[in-house]
Amino acid sequence: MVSTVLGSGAMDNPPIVTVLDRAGYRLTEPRRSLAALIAGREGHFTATELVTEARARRLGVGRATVFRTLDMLAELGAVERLDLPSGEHAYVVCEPAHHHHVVCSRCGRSDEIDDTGLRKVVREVARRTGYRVDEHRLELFGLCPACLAGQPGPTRGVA
Amino acid sequence: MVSTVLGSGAMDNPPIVTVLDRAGYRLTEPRRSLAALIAGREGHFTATELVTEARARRLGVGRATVFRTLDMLAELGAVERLDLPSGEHAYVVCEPAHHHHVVCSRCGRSDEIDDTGLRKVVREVARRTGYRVDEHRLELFGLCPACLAGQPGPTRGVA
DNA sequence: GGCCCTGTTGAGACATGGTCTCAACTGTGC
DNA sequence: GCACAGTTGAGACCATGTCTCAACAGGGCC
Repeated sequence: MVSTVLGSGAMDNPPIVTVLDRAGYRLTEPRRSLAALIAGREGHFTATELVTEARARRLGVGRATVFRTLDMLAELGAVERLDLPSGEHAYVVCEPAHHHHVVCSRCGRSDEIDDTGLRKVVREVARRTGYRVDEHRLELFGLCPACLAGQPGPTRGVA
Repeated sequence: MVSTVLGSGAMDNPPIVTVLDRAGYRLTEPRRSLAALIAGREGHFTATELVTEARARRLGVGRATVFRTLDMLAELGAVERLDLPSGEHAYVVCEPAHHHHVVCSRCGRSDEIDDTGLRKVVREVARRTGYRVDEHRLELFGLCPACLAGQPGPTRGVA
């Protein structure tokens, strides 16, 4: 697991199956398989990647089910949907609390960041524009410490 | 024109045709038509909306040309591409300088905001995570002052 | 065990948004 | 007029995501 929440220390996410269970969803075989697949992922992944991997591992999980499960998990806050600069949609496993991500353009690693400083920016924007700001999204892209140090890693099409 | 840049005062954008001209692109008839269409827009708009409007006005401008022109203008910084919470992509006319937008979920109006406060947040994230942050995107959604005051306006599918 | 009901499933059709290709056209310089 | 590069629209194509539908699964009840 790569993702960590800055400011809240190293806190393991509850397993995805637990999140589903608690929310009252049935723990069916396809959902278990997908949960395992997602939990084994590092950094961000796309729905299509998940479909491909499920097919490669002969999990017998359909495309619709992958999208449905991801929607469900996004709603429960167990994963978050990102819009990459390339226009692709990606998902990352994350804490349910409100936060944002910084994504490595090279290896796809993503780290969570809390929005302490950002809250002030949002308040200031609301004050200056007169808007009532209901929702905000911040996404940061760059190079993670490992890639900066020149460690080899797979290139992900982020930028 | 709805968009304004906070912190830089009311500064009219150079006309889109001027932006194209300066960048060395030819000012063809389809581009002029599209520029006029875009300039007449308030708030954000999608590529598909533009295609539909061009067709309705019998401008004889094809889908590919609309996408190509929008790409071109986005590259030149004359429009900016937004990812709405619904997953749609939209564009807004804007200043070439780096900035962000706050978008009204009700009427589609968008205002520009500079990123003075945000720069500090980004620096802080870089310091805490060890990432080198190359790119960041901030999008705010809510209700504009007019909609807050209860003025009637078209509902846009933003949230 | 048998039945019913609801939730869930995969397959595939479909919608949407965007890109690519290609032949035709256009404008510009000579 | 000619050559050439830039630009065009039409339409094929692709990627991503949604919707529909019949089949299935599993829990509760008899």
